[in-house]
Amino acid sequence: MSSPIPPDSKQRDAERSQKAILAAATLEFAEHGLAGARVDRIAERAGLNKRLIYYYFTDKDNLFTSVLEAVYSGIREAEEGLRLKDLEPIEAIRKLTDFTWRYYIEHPEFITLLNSENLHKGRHLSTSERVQKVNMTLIETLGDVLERGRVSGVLRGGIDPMQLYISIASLSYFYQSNAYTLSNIFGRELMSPRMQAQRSAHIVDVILGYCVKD
Amino acid sequence: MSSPIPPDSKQRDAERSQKAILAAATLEFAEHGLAGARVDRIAERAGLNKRLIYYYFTDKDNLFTSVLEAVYSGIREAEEGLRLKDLEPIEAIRKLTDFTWRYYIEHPEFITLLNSENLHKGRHLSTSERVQKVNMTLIETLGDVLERGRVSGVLRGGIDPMQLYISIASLSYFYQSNAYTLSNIFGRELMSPRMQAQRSAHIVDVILGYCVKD
Amino acid sequence: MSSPIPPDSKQRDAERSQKAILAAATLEFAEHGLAGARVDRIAERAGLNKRLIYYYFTDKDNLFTSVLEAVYSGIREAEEGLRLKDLEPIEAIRKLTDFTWRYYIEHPEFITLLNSENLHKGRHLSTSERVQKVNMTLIETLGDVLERGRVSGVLRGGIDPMQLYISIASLSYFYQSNAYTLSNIFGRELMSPRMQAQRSAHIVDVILGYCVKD
Amino acid sequence: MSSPIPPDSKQRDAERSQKAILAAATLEFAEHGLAGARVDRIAERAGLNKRLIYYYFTDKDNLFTSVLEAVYSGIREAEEGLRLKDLEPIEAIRKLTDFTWRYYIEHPEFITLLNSENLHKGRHLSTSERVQKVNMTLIETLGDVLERGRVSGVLRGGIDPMQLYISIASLSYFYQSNAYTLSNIFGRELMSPRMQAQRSAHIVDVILGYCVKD
DNA sequence: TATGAATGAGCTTTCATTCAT
DNA sequence: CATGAATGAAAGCTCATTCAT
Repeated sequence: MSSPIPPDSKQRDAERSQKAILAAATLEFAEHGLAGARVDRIAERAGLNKRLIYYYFTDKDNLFTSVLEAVYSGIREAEEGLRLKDLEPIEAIRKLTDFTWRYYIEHPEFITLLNSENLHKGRHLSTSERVQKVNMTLIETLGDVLERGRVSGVLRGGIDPMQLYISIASLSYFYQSNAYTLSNIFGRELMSPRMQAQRSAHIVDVILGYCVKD
Repeated sequence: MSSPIPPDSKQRDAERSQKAILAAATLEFAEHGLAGARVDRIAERAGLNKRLIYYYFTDKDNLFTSVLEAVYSGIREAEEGLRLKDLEPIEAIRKLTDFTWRYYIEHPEFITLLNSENLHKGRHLSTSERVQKVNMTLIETLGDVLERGRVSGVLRGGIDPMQLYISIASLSYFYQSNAYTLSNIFGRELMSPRMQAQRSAHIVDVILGYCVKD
Repeated sequence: MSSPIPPDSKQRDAERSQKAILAAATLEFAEHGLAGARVDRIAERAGLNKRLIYYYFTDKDNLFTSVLEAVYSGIREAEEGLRLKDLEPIEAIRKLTDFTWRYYIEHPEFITLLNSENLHKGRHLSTSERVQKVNMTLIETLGDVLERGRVSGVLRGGIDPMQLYISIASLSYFYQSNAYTLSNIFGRELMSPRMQAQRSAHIVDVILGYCVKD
Repeated sequence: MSSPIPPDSKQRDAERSQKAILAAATLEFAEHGLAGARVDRIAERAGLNKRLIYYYFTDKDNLFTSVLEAVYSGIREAEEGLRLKDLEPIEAIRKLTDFTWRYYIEHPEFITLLNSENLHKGRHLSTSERVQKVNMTLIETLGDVLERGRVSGVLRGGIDPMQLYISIASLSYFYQSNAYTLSNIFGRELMSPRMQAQRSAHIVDVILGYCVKD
């Protein structure tokens, strides 16, 4: 009955199972949204029994919250690696803009998950204090960069770092989030490599065109 | 028992019923997404029998497609009323930017409906030819404006009208679409009148900062 | 508003409409059975409004009864044209057997309609007195034939005409009614022209083999 | 609250549940046909939750297929127990004929289920390979019997065993399948014990009258 | 006579969730 | 830790039938 498994092996499995569920749920929620996601499919994708999902995550909504938290900490960690403080103001802004574009490209699930959460009026993360003030440090850093640029005369003054941050995100996010309908409307494949490069360059132009003092 | 019904308030009016269903469905899909929407609730909201929805719209997916088509033609008609051609280039761009912000504010359903459609990879409107080339006239008009501005020296050259249009949309759309999560992250109520005004002004600054030649 | 239609034209249309409904219903019931038949499809097939079906036939069950009655009178009339009395006994039996095979072939709806009625325990025609004693004249005729044959020595005695009639019907009906499952079991297409001819000949052999005195 | 359930009457027994569903479905489909059968009633008859039917059998059509397969293997097993090889040719044919009559009497569901399947053009079992070649061994055995009889001079030659088998089935099947309409037409209760005995004797007479050499 | 509009009841099927082991 | 069995509630959809003209 009892096979000779070392005691920590079970805990390993527990952790591994939770990660498998989380990974599967991330995909499922990203593909189908919260309402469209199926617990059965998550279990199948994770290669685990459905009951286990309830064992570890209580219910579907709570699992969705966990997925959101994981996704938030993912982008937070990535942003922390940017080290904008060590860069020249214009370079810092360019780097943040480029990073944002690429991060969304590499993490398409981020976009649909946030859209789902907003469809549900941010219900799942409003209680999660962990997320509050996440990017505040980034905003502070960006404020520093803007101030440095203003002082040295390369950037115009009066730029609100939060608004700028949101604008940088907007220009990448919207394009990728709405790629299907936009491609449809304009009759062009907006996610082709060529169009991606064009958009990416345009975004930097817009942001720097706004920030840089002429 | 017999209430005095005026002759024009026909109880049996196919067109009116269809419109009622469409209006109810627009709200329901906007609030809950395609998967989260409930046909029962749509019927209730329309004050009509559920069966009638299937009678006129075949099934839920087709109803969603009809809603999208109505919503697209709504913004198309509004854009047609802009008359950008008669305006000075800078004023034209400012007007389009302002219009975009306000249109999304006044039609919040537009945003969530488009998000739903994109979650479903644009499946519903890819077959709908009506939508193709919708905004193409607007893009052409915007190209005209940009060219006029370039010639008269007030706008910089080399601006792609489609990219510009997408950027104008981005800066408003993303902010409103993600207002809940952004408010959460930044700990501020981004949809307060004060913040709305601030955002709206920022967007014009960004767009004109990019377009206007110094 | 009122076009100059002769008064009897309307009655013509009434009769024509009823016939169209009956014909459409016959097909629909034959193809899908009573439960599987759709009133909508019958109306569509008849090219008439659904409401008219209820106007003329009250409801689905009653329509089914009407179809059965029409179908019964169809075979009754055909049988009346056989004139077995004028034939030599062996020829009479051969003719009835052949006729039965061919009638089912040419009226496949007859088989499935009867199957449906029997699935419903003959509920629809038990009240219909018109059908009672339909084939009784045929049985009497067949009894005559058998007696003539017995007296002249070509047929064996003691044959019950009703049992014989049922057997003649059985051998054709079952084969055609169960053609799909039988073809499946035996891995042969039982309704191919070749197999039909073979079956038809076999049936005559069986019936005459039983009746004819050696 | 806690009733004394014996250990072997497990409340959670997959196999037992499936059998209960199958048994209930057999009755329901036999009584009402495929279209007329109600999944609710099947669940009720099985004393199980409706959901479980879909859990084990995917959908109504697949459940119907499973029922047909079970019913086919039922008659196959019974036929295998006949041991016609060990009998004298005439006795073998008589036994098969008797068996067929009785099998249908004892398994009335067999008839209506096959009728339903044929109404649906054999769709459910055309894909089921298991049924193919079911009775082939029986046909071979019957061919043997006929050959033995021909050699020994008691049976006439040139009899196709498949046609004979179908005829044997026809004479019983049709009578029972159409008992309601036939009783109606002839004004006699064809399924009374007396009439049953008469029919059974008649069938043997017909089959042997055809096969036996005079 | 004829028809499009409308409906209540009920159908098959789905889904998140819990039970029993 | 892990799982297959089981379920209540509700979803999308269908159907025979009736209403209003």
